[in-house]
Amino acid sequence: MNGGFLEGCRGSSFSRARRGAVTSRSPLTIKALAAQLGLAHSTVSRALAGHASISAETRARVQEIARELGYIPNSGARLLRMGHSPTVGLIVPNTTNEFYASVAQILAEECSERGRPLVLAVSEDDPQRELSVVQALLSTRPSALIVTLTGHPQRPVIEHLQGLPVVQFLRENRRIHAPAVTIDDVAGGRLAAEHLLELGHTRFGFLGVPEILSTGAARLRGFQSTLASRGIALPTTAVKLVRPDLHAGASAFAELLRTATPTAVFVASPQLAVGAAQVLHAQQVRVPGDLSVVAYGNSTWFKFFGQGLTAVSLPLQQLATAATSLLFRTLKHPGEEVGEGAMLAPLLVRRGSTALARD
Amino acid sequence: MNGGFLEGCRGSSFSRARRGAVTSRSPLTIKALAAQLGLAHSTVSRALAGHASISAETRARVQEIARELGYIPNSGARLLRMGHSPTVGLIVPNTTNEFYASVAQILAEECSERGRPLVLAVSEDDPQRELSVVQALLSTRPSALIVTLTGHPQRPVIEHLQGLPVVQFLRENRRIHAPAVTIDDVAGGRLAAEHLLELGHTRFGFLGVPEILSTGAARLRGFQSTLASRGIALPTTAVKLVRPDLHAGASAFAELLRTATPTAVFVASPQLAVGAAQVLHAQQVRVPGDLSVVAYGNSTWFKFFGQGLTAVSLPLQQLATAATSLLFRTLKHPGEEVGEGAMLAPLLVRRGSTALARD
DNA sequence: TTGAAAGCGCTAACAG
DNA sequence: CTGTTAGCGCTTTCAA
Repeated sequence: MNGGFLEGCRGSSFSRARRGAVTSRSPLTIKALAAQLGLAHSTVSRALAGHASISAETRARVQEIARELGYIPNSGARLLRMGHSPTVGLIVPNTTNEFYASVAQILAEECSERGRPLVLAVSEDDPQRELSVVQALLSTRPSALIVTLTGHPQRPVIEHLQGLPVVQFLRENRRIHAPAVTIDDVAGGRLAAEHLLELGHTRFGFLGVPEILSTGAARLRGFQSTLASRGIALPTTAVKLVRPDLHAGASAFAELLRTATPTAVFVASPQLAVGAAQVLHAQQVRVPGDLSVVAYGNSTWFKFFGQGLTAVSLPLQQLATAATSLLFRTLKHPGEEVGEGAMLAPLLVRRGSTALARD
Repeated sequence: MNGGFLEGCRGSSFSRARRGAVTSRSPLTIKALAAQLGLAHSTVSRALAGHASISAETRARVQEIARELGYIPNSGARLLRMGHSPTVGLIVPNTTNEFYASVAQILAEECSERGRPLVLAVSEDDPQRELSVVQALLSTRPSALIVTLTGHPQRPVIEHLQGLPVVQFLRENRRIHAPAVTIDDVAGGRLAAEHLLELGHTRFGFLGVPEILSTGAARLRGFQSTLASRGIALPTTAVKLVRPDLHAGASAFAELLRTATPTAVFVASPQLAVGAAQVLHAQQVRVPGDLSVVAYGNSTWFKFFGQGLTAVSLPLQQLATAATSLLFRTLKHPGEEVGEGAMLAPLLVRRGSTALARD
């Protein structure tokens, strides 16, 4: 019956197998499959979707030939018909940042397990670019969004996100009416301060990101208030807030050392820690002999810096799981308010960069 | 004239601005805009596209209201109509790997500058997963693809890629008829060997990825043949080939040290270097006192490991530029054979992990 | 169990 | 310069 056809697709070369269009480059459609099989294209659609009311034989035949010819559905057509795509969009500031890279990977796995591809977009922490990636992402009408927004999102960004199933990740923006999964950054700052206080330090430095980012404010607050509770004030010169970027981090850290001459520093961002590490390396500062350092995050190289870099470490896996479970609950019960998000606690990992104060 | 409307959208809240559908959540379409303005939807389409044959006034009016109401085109409809999306797909093994993360970022910038969003897909270096991401990516009918394939891609992957504008990146698969932008890994291996030979070493170790990956084979070849040319053979126990993964790297490296007792090791993959670094750290091997180490790649932490890790560094920016320029040339001249790709030379960066052999 | 037909939002060819 | 119309590939009624 279809012997002639089968001859045509010997070797199962997808391109040669298209009937009557040997040189055609245009992808296979459901109609073309239907024509091959002498069926209506709607039948093929149902068979491919594993719909119940299709005879087992037809279903098998259709799926067989679709596989054989390498049929790939046109997601555009599907989107147009359905009104939205099955994907989940993720917006993060940066993926060269090891933290976001790891988190994105875990999120991708978790979504993928539930049959929802994750589409990644990177804002570079630039509100302008953020708007354009939001627009690009929303043009694909994703089912849901996980977002780490910039400190000052453009007005349209806020408005675009209204009414969509959104989970805020790590950073929380109150103008957006969406639950957030965050880190207890106040606790993170406290952890760092307590550790350094225990070691007897009294002259501190803080290098972090601007307070526009809720995360930056919280880490500083936790650090500062813990010191204050022991009667230690943090002078202005001892606090540097710069955007999370290698070069900014390096020069701010160098200035911090010069002007505040601390014996212990909390570098409250993994990005900034790279800059700080460069300065320590270049100036051959002895750590922890001359200076105790606590970093923030889980970067691989923290293990290898000197005798290891003591750090406030973040529960990546739990963060991702919390975000996706919140997201999928929202997706299950659209419109409803689903919980209030979560705030997860960080953990201090002691390595070799902190020691007793010398005096 | 449209005073009533403007009243309705005071504050430019996208959702409230939809006429007669105050509670509607379905996104704005070109037809809705046309209705607002009393125009045909095709006119709106042309105005938005900046088409020439539209009066300046109409164009301005349309673009104004589209911006005001936060219109975002439906990419599915566009894809369906055009037959392909403007995006470029990128498939890489991994993005927690700093190398691929950086390269992906640069590629994204270069594509984005030419008006083509880059869509990222991650194969985890698993052929099964690779097939599924290829299918997912191709379902969006991208204009072109940049791919770093697994060592043994599934048959359908090869077939799907046939006839598409594809540039192979870093790894070259001969079964795919597409130009490749690669690193001269033979030269990389040679660089490492020459450096260690100059320092007077005679007992070497090699830790790399399996030869299925063209890159793995080349690095070993360059290293081995350079040693051979000085009459030095690399015994079987001194060569470890494992998949690029922290744990595999750590145990292989530990075994390498134990069985081959080399005085100099070339760790020919940044992923494996993480494992090796862990072992060196845990066993407190003195580097370069007891062992000279040359790594491969540009990882940030190479600077911070001990007195710095000497490494064969890779020209990221040039690689990305070569790939995109090749890609866009292919896109400009569809069907034609455009050049033969490029092979870029790595560079040895001397840091503190290599020293004169002691005997 | 299958077929026929409509329509999702958009662009482009054709008319006016 | 603008309106009318067709159709991209798919899912989903509604009929048979």
